[in-house]
Amino acid sequence: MRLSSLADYAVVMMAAAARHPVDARLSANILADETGVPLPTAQKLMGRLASAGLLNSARGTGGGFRLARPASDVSLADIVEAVEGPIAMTNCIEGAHHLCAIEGSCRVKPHLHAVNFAVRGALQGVSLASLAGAA
Amino acid sequence: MRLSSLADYAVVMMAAAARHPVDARLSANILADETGVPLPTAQKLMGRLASAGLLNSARGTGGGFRLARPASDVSLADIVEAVEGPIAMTNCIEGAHHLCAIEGSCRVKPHLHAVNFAVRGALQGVSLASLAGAA
DNA sequence: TCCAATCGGAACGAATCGGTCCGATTGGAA
DNA sequence: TTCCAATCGGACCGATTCGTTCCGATTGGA
Repeated sequence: MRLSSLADYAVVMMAAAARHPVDARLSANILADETGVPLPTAQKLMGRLASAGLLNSARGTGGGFRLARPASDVSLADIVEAVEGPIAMTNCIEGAHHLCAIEGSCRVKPHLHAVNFAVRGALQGVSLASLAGAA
Repeated sequence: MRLSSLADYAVVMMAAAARHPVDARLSANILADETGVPLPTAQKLMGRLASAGLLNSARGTGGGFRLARPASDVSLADIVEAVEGPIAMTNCIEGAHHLCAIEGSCRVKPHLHAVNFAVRGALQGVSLASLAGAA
């Protein structure tokens, strides 16, 4: 029931990125420097965030990253999902069934949907803009 | 951002236990049978739940477990914390500081408290009684 | 045409998770 | 009173995932 370190780092980096002018090209190097995240790890994260559609990337000299959407349109849930995969409390919440032996007779499962929804909602209610704002 | 399998199992087992008469002695064997959780794993979980104060345990022949509190007084958060430890989204939320290099200048941390509170609240709002209830 | 800068994916080590086994303790039966 | 069976409790082990590091592919400028 805790965020992975990678997801944590990703949130911090996105918040740092949101504090830059929207049209600035940000290299993994710069953001790693600003946030204190180790460079190689930062690179990996930026890549993952880009392939999830949260960042636009440009290769080559003078390349870098840029927020794909306004900070107010990006939620904490988006960032977490980009790094950790879908937010699903248990295996049986996801599409993939047949992973739990008691799937059929489980009397707890129906309630878990509600719980999952609540947790996800809590993360979706926080926008990147607010995270980037004042301390 | 997902429950560990152990925590998942623990919830199912506690729900099964809550469906028994409150004064019944429940062995790990019985609950393992009812829930489909592998016996050795069930034993480990029962022990952990007992040492967390959610179950009373009695050794010896005819021993077993019993809910330490009424099912309505046990929340999902209690069970998860008993198995996984404190619910804290990130390391910096817990008492233990000095684990994050950017602790001092982190502008995201203040917001995380609110998020953590929301998530925890979502889990605390679900009682064991409701989980044990109708499907 | 070459070079430097940057992204992207592949490989490695470590820590935690999940599962299994065996010893310690207790109550009941002979 | 003695023995035995049942049950909890903690120690050990393998496996999966997490986190990190490194190297190759691609692009723009000199």
